[in-house]
Amino acid sequence: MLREVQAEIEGLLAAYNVKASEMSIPPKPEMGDLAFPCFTISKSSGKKPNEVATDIAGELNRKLGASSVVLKAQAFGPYVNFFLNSAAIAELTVRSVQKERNLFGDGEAGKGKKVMIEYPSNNTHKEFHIGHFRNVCIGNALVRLYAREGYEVYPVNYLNDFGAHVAKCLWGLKKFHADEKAPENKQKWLGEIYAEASMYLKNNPDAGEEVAAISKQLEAKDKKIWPLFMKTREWSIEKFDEIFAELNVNHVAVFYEKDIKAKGQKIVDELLRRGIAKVGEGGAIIVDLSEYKFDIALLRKSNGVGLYLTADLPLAEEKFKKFNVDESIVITGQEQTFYFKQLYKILELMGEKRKLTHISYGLVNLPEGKMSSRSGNVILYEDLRDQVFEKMYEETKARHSAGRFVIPGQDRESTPVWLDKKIVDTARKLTQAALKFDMQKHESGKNIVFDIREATSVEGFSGPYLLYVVARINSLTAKAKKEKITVGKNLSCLTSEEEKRLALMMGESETVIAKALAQYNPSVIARYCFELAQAFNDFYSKHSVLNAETKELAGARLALSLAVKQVLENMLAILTIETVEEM
RNA sequence: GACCCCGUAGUUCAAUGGAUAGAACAAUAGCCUUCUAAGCUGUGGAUCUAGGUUCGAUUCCUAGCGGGGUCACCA
Repeated sequence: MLREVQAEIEGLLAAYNVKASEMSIPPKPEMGDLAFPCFTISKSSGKKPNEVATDIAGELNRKLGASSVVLKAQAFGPYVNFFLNSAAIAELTVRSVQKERNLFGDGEAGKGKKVMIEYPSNNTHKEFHIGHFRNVCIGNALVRLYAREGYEVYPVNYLNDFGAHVAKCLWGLKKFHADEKAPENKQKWLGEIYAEASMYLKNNPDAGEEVAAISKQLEAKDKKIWPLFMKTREWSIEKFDEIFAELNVNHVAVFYEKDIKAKGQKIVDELLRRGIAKVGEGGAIIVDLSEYKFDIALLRKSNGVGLYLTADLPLAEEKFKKFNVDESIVITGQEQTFYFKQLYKILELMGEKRKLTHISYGLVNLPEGKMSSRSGNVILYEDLRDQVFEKMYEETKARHSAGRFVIPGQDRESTPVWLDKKIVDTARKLTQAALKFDMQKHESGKNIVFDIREATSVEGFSGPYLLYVVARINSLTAKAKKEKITVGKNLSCLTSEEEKRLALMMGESETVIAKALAQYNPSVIARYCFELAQAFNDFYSKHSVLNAETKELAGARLALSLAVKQVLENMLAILTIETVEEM
């Protein structure tokens, strides 16, 4: 709720000591604009909720003279509903958006606090699939959400460039592809080789010895493997940088497993000395966490080779040395939830006092089941992007070719034909919007079923639907300029239900951002964007902006439309979705 | 076997313990000589089962059924 409106309502209800957060929006517009539930008061007073509501409504109506925002209060069962003055709400909201612009909706909860967000912590020598893409989307959104709440945010990445998967890939490369020339997309090639090697090893476990030998060579920086490792690692990193740039990821630092793993081995020795770790079955080094119900964590294999934990312990140290933050967040798939409980418990035992947060997201499944590189059933981000782009390109081209708007028998003006560069630029933005929206429209913690048809969809609950609204508003602005209609100063003529609804919804920005952050869930933003866009399309179809009854009303509606555009762009920016001028 | 997550229209997803369980897609019937029809308006269609907690349960508890994940040499 807009601060001004909130203050006024809380003033009216001062006697009942309520906060705006207790209020809700009634299910139907004809039931009012805001609802105050009377259950709490009913409990403390012993009266029935319905009676309490009636009493309060009557009392409030006698005091309303002083209020410009609330028109009347009415009891609906156990609720007291408020009917608000459209013009007053619209005026307050639009002015507020005009003044604060891209800061509209910001909060201050994080002022003076520093937070580091690590994502997507992907692996070199492996594919970058749509699961990683989901990770990036969630991380991107959290970075922006924290920033908008006033936090100082440090997005970082941790590249796993040194684990067993690297040994597997290099082994497969030497064994099966030693004489081949690397193709253009080298990172993709490595990913395929990794998958191939994994499958081979599953069927031929004996070959594991050879892989283990490569692991040892790697940890010893043996010249027999090191140059190949460094070269292939670079292939992966180059590609990841390209993808991150495309997806608007801006890491302020990147940590590499290869640089810290040796240090991790020292930490393991130290933990052994301090008695936190001990020697387990077969000579492996473990931490027994069973008293915390976290079972046993493995720090070092019996053959001396390190594991994830071996690197994650020094990683924490390195991270905090570089950035002295209050909270450290890591985003991974939910299958690592248990692992992170172990990791954070060990760090705590080592004396770490910072707030350590693990945020997990659900799997991205395919309609036919789980993604599995073994069955070749994996969708790579780049392949998906190319597929979506093709569709957006065709669609855009068709809409802006000669004759598109000419209806048989009618002499309707056709829009100018677009140049290919403009089609490509627009289709690129539409592609990103479609993909990023599709990934963020579901609650982040839940598994989702990825449907290519839905990802390429341009209608309904989709990215292009939102960009379409912005394009329409841009078009209004351009036409208004030609017709010499200026953005209205007097907004008191915005009295319709649809205009009020838009204003009320825009006023929710701040609440929505806070909620999305509290739940670590960008889908709250995505849904809000969609609902605001729907409300605008409803308004647009019922009321003409430029051909309004009076020039004043046209100007006022233009101002309202521009405010909607601003709010939509503010929220889409959190999802790192750029808008298009036209489409 | 133990622990964690999930079960809502044909499908994919919403719903701080609150009002008549919302959308989108699909199905179906309409709306372009008026600001971009990538739009708008209708119609039909759902809370896994059985108990419990209470003024009120999709939401909390118990049991069962079904799906996914994790549980020391994997990442």
